[in-house]
Amino acid sequence: MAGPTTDGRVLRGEETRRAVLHRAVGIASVEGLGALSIGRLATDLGLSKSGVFAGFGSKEELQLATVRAARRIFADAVVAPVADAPPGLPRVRALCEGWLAYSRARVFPGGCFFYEVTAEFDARPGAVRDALAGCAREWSDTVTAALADARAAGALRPDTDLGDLSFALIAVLETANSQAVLHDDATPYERAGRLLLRLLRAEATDPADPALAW
Amino acid sequence: MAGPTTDGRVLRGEETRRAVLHRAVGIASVEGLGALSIGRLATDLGLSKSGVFAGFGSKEELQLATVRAARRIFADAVVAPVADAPPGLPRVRALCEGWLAYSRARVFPGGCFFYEVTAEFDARPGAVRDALAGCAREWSDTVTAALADARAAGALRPDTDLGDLSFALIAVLETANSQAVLHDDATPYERAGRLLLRLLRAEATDPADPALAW
DNA sequence: GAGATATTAGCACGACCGTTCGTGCAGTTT
DNA sequence: AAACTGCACGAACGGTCGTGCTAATATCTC
Repeated sequence: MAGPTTDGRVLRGEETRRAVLHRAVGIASVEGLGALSIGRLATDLGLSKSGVFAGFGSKEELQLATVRAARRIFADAVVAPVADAPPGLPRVRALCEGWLAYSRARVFPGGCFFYEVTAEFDARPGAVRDALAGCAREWSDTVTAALADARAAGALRPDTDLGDLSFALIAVLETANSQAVLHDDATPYERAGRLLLRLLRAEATDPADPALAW
Repeated sequence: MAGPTTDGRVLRGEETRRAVLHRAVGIASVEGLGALSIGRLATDLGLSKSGVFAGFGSKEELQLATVRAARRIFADAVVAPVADAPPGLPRVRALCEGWLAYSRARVFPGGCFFYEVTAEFDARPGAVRDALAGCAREWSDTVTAALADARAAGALRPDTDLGDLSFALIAVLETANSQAVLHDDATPYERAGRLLLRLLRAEATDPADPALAW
């Protein structure tokens, strides 16, 4: 009748996996993937240690699943909504503003999940670092592609270095997150808003472009 | 005869403390302060666990001492050398270039110690976070003071927002470190060099200032 | 020399870690 | 009803964690 996954058992399993991962991304965004412990997750969720373990098979697989779960949350919170914005500068702006809103709103309780966890694993070769590097590349490509649209539409100067510009935008975003969380202070977000605007205006063919009226 | 610390016993103690901390900053810059373990340090250095423990009294004190040790290394590597550079734009430039060189040279094996460890503790209230927030503030103030000199000397526009500009410079530096370490690739440093120059030129009264001939 | 003092070692503790195992139960299939 | 599948359980494994004790050892003071 229905699809091959009408099995109530696997549905139940997926449900607990979801619950575990939801908790896991929260913990990891505050304390890092290293602070994830199977026993702690089990206690927090009222499960047995072995039950949690069985759902992932190994600690590293749990960490990788946590990264994948965070990637989905990030994509839903930041990337997906900009589909509404028209390509070009408006979409670039929507991406940046969406990112700042994502950080401000503490979609992850410890601020940006990827800032926290990438710093933790960037110097530790392994599957986790590879997954995080992939996410970073993906996000960078998203921003660069939006900038490329804007340049192709004539909104940015033809000689604009898209890599440099997307690097600069991302630098401002991440640093705003970092400082805001560290000092528990929202002014970095205001600085970031101003600086994003300046960076784009400096490369815009028309600095008075309404898309840059922040 | 000599000062009150001619005592060979405390000298020996300080020596082991130094050795422990040297190892500790290396580990922490790669794996974080959470990965510091007294037993591991003892094994690595051929000491007894209790000997290492006695030298610090608690795990948190070890972490704090590690942060202080890293702060000194950073100050020696980045802040102290710029005393040679004349105040104003040349000193700003020396700070930024010194920072990039510090990251490139892997003064800490995992890249910038503070990037790694701040991300780890920024959302965890406590003495460690407070110490790191102090270091961040200190570095930010150093950059801002150098910019203030430059503005006072007329090299930067009088309406330059020093806070925004130092934020932007630091954002570029840290993101260069982060991406270079994560992707094991040096091109972020080149991007950073170009962007620092542009940021300063945009605020300079004389964009052709020889101090900005990178 | 004796005695005070500071650093280190040895050992044991309770707690938690990731992991493995055998078992029970709920749902599916025949 | 019987056979099979998949999830979760409790108990236990060897290890490592941070942290206390109690010696032993090196150095200084007298």
